[in-house]
Amino acid sequence: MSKEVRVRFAPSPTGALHIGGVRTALYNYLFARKNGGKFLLRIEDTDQNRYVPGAEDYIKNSLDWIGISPDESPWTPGDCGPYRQSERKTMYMEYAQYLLEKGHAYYAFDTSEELEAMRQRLTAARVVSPQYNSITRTQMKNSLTLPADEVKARLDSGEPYVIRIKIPRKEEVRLNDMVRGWVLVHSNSLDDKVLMKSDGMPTYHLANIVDDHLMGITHVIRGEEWLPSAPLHVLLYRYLGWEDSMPEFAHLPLLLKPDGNGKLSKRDAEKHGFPIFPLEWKDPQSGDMVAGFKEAGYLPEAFLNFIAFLGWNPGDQRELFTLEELIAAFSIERIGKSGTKFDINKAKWYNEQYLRHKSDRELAAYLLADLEKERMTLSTEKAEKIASVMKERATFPSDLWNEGKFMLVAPDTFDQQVAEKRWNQDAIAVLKAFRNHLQDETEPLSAESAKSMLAAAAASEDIKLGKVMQAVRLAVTGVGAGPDLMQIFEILGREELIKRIDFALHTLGNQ
RNA sequence: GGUCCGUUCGUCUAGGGGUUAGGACGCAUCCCUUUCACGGAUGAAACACGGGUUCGAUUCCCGUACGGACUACCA
Repeated sequence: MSKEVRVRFAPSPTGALHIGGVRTALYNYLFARKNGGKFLLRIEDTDQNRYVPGAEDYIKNSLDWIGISPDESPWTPGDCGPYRQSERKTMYMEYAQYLLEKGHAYYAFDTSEELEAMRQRLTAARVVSPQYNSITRTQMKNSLTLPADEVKARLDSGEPYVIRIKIPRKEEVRLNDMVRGWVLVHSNSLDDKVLMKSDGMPTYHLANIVDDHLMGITHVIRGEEWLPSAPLHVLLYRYLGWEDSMPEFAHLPLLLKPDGNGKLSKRDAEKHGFPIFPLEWKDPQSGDMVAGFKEAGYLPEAFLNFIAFLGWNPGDQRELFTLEELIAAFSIERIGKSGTKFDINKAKWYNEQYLRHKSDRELAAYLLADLEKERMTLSTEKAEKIASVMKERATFPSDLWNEGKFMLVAPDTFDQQVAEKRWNQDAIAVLKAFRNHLQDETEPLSAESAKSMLAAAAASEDIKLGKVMQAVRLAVTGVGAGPDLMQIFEILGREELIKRIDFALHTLGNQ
């Protein structure tokens, strides 16, 4: 029996999680669900300087919003806790020590000034890639160059040190990436990365290997930016004696800047008229705000569907997928290799699709909420009618109010262009007749009765209804476009309709 | 610079040795219609380039170009 699939999403809490991070989380989630496995969230907060308060909640809320909550997380721990690396701090040194003993790691005492001096020296000597490696380490202050007693003395005196991996001089490291196939790297292009920092925290490289192993992670699905360090990770698994249970890797194509080229970054947030973050985020330090898809009016199911298709496709021609359907269709084999720019128009289209599938009742709730902000009240029944006639032309729930205002507030001005073109004797005559019919009516107005009354009015004036419809619409709504007029009449009701017609006749001229 | 990764319509992509290179968004035109939208139909729009392999390459191989990632005691 094969092992249970366990995957993790491992963000660092340094601010808001952009759409690319959410996609990585989603693919992990889909893969876990598809294979009946577990999806874990691990907070990678080994850099204490970059910790941003609120970022953890942001991550949690973003995942919750689209319905991909982790099975195990700091808030819902499983058997492999803690799920915050800072709380696992004491666990890492043991493994670093093991590497030290096995000769795969060493102590280094170089100060940042010395490191900088080394890089400058190498750059001056036209060395192509100045790095701490098998050559340069022989000239630095570390347990490989210093006498054993001096190393001990330095350690005993509490001098700051780091532990570095000792990368072999000549070795081929290969890994079989699920997205990219075999990737081969020579160890001479790798450097002696720091494993343990001088503050006693591990770096990402050590921590992620130790934690993935301890947490039983079977597949590492992460962004392509990690591909260059993947060989280092393979080496760490090997030196720690875990190569047999090493997870499989899948490096996801990057999400690119919507304009031009390059990796999508936080800086892109302000540059465009659309969000790149799932939720609104206010940076606690700078106070800067970035917009969120949620606040912009995107429905979670639309956002989910949209990001799922950024770098993956089901291989057939379906476009609309619920989370359940995504799980059923998902496979890593169908993840693309090349970077992806996203098109906000497509996101809008998805939103429209999901908006239209919502019930009038659900949509009415949005409208009612917007109205509350305007200090207006409306019956649920009317709100549902408005939702019903408006949803075919709305992109966001807020359009119900923004684009449908005229059903709740009488126009005080009229579209000039439409008025010039359509306001004429015939229109005035029909409107006057229609008004009289309305006046005589006692039954509540329905779309049907409105239609027959209007038709009768036109007939009585011997005018074709089609010729004056636009003018009627203008009189009642102030504009030349909108949903079915008879539906609007029904929503407005008899009295309001009469008032509006009178106002239009008075304002636009009645002869 | 070095290492690694990538390249099919504007964008997201399907496909894969012989196809009219398919779909979606967006765009255009038409139909429907009381307008706008929805919906329907149609259209414009792509295999980066050069060599090879082959009867045949967009597909396989090698180069070139272009783009990207990485190159921290950040993740």
